Amino acid sequence: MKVSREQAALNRERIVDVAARLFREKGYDGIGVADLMKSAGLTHGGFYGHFASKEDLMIEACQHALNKSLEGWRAKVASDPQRALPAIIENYLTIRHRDQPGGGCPAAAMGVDAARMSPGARPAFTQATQQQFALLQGLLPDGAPEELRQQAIATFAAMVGAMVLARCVDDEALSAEILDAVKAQLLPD
Amino acid sequence: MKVSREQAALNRERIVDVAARLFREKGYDGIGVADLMKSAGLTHGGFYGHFASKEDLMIEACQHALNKSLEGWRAKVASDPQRALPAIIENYLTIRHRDQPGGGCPAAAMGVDAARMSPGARPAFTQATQQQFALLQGLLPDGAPEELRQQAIATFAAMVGAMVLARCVDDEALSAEILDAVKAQLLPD
DNA sequence: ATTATCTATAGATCTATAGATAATGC
DNA sequence: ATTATCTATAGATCTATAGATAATGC
Repeated sequence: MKVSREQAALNRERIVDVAARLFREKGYDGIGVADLMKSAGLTHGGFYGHFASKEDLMIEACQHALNKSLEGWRAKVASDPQRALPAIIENYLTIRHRDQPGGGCPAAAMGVDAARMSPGARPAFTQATQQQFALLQGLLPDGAPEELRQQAIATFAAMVGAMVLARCVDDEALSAEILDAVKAQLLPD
Repeated sequence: MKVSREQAALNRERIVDVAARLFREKGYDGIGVADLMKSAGLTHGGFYGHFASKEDLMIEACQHALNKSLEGWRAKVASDPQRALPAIIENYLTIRHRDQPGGGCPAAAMGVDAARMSPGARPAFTQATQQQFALLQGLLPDGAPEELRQQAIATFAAMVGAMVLARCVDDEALSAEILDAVKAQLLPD
């Protein structure tokens, strides 16, 4: 039953990875420790050897999801700086992203949960949000720094709000229209 | 113990009103039926004489909150059509609104919950969102109808996203900056 | 007689822990 | 010997229901 220390470390990482997905899909209260562990291929009781509490896992899951999200943006900047801004916005405002919250934007999928139920996760959101604003600001066309900062903030806010609205309406045409309208407004030809 | 039919109807309304507040504050899973009823001044068991299930209450609470939110916007339009757009945006993007989700925007406070756990509430969000877009579109300065529709959608998306982000970050200065930046971008002088 | 509300509880579920088990690592 | 994981369960909480109670409304 026991595994090597190396394997135990991998198991821990898998729990965080699975939690980052399931908390985004189902919410903090929408998935229990037992089912989380089952999804990671482990049993319920083993959880508390890795984490002190479910909320501790939530904090690590938020950090993990936010880091991966930022890495994705940075990869786009690294591969093609000129096209990075439209690439990030277009990739974000898609039906695919809307329908796969488990691998998507942490702010849109678990920001409300983190704010309400897991105050310990808020520093991670603060840091990641600052970095996202800074990254977007660097991609915006020339202008006064204060104006660019405002634009970067407004751009990300519109993206997050579009995703929240696109997910809570029931009408497929309206949902797609929301994503497309915000895309068009943020990326005028 | 029994009350008049009139009083029973008032009790039912109070349950919906309290639920609309507490679901926004604590989330669907963050408040139980027993505590909801206690907040309404009633006992646990009486709940099921008024509603078939907790999710049925969630649906009514969303409808109630969305209607009240739209009424607030319409009151601003009725009292001063010229100033209604800045009034709506400025009133939305405030610290007060951020810190009082229980009486605030339903989309920002329970949109994610409704999308995930209460599919029956989504038609209400669809209808209310359409009406919010139409109302905002009517307040925007002249332009082609398609462009105005896009602007209305992008405006509301930026408002909702700003509120979600302002609530999940831990840094008071950053949180206020998010609200102010989106306000400045949506309402250029 | 009807019914709105209350008390009490069934049945399910959830977090966290205790103690057993068995493979690792000294 | 240590420890990562497992089984089993304690204790709390949650939704929903059953049956009692007492005031309304015919």
